Amino acid sequence: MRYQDGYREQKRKELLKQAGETAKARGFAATGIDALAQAAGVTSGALYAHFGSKAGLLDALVTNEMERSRARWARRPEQSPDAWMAEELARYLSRAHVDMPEKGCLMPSLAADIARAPEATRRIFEDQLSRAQAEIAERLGDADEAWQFLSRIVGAMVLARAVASVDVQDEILKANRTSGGR
Amino acid sequence: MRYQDGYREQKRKELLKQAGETAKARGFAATGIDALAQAAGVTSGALYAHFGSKAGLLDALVTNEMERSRARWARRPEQSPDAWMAEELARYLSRAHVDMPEKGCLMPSLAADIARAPEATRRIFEDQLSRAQAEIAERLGDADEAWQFLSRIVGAMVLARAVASVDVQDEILKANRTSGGR
DNA sequence: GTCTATATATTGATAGAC
DNA sequence: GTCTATCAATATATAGAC
Repeated sequence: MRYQDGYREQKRKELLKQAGETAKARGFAATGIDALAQAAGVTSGALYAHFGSKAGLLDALVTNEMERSRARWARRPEQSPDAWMAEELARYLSRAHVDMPEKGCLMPSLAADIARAPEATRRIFEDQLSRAQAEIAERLGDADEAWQFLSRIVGAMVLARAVASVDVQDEILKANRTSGGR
Repeated sequence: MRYQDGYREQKRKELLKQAGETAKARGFAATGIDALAQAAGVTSGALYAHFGSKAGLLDALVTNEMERSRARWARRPEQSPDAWMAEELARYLSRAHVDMPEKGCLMPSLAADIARAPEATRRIFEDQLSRAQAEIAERLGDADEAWQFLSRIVGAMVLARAVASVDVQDEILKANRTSGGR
């Protein structure tokens, strides 16, 4: 029993990682359960055994991916607010993040999917996002600034990925890495 | 001939308006051609006659919707940069815009779909977005600030729509309407 | 230019074997 | 827990009538 639970949990994490990569790259609504399962090396039956439905998979994906993002932002607690922000802007608004959505943050890839998902899913996302904002606000000493930081980085990544040329992508990234704002 | 062209153009605009509303509300990849056509009061055959393919419809949608957004931003050329920005932040980051994606800006709704579309589509979007940025930059007197403005409003709307509660939605909107940024 | 009918593929989900 | 097989529904797209 305990052994089985251990396996189940480990396998679940593994499926979430692989399905998450595929969903972030190709979109959640736009990708079928079969494709999500195939990317994780299983068939659809396995995904249904773990998550019950496609909606259930999205819920689990949101929790898993957002916890991962929050863990990244939580590092280096000794830094000054300005140094932390400069470093996080550089890390998040990077060329690699534009080019590899499958390895990146859930929000620029799937926030629009979440916005169209049932309320239960949006509550899960809200809980995770609020925690992230609270953690960042504590660091920066300002709640509004934390929301502005999150909005800016997500918006910049969304726009950069939607344009065709590397030049304009870099323009968007660079403009948002520098400080400013009226 | 001239009469027929006139009808065609008018009907095309009409189809774009209705299909655009449905696509913004329900997602482009997530919505079938039949649903897009039905929302416009026609059948799929009519959409194919006008746009050739689903991809062709998205291309036309991007042009049409972005030109509409640019026209909104272009109003009130006599205002001071600060007054213009304050007014545009209030207009864009409004409760109504969160609640009615079908009436709102294409970007928070469909940028993720565009990011996954063929390069031709992304080039069309890039052209429109670059024009918008240039127009805003001329007004604000700063190119980077124009990118930051666009990133911030798109990101804030994307996040606000993805959370469940009106309270957190309002938090995000309010924080991004006030000035600030490091 | 728009309709209906249709072709082929894929969707989310379930049942039963192992 | 995962597979294969299968369901009804829906996907994009095309053909031919009007």
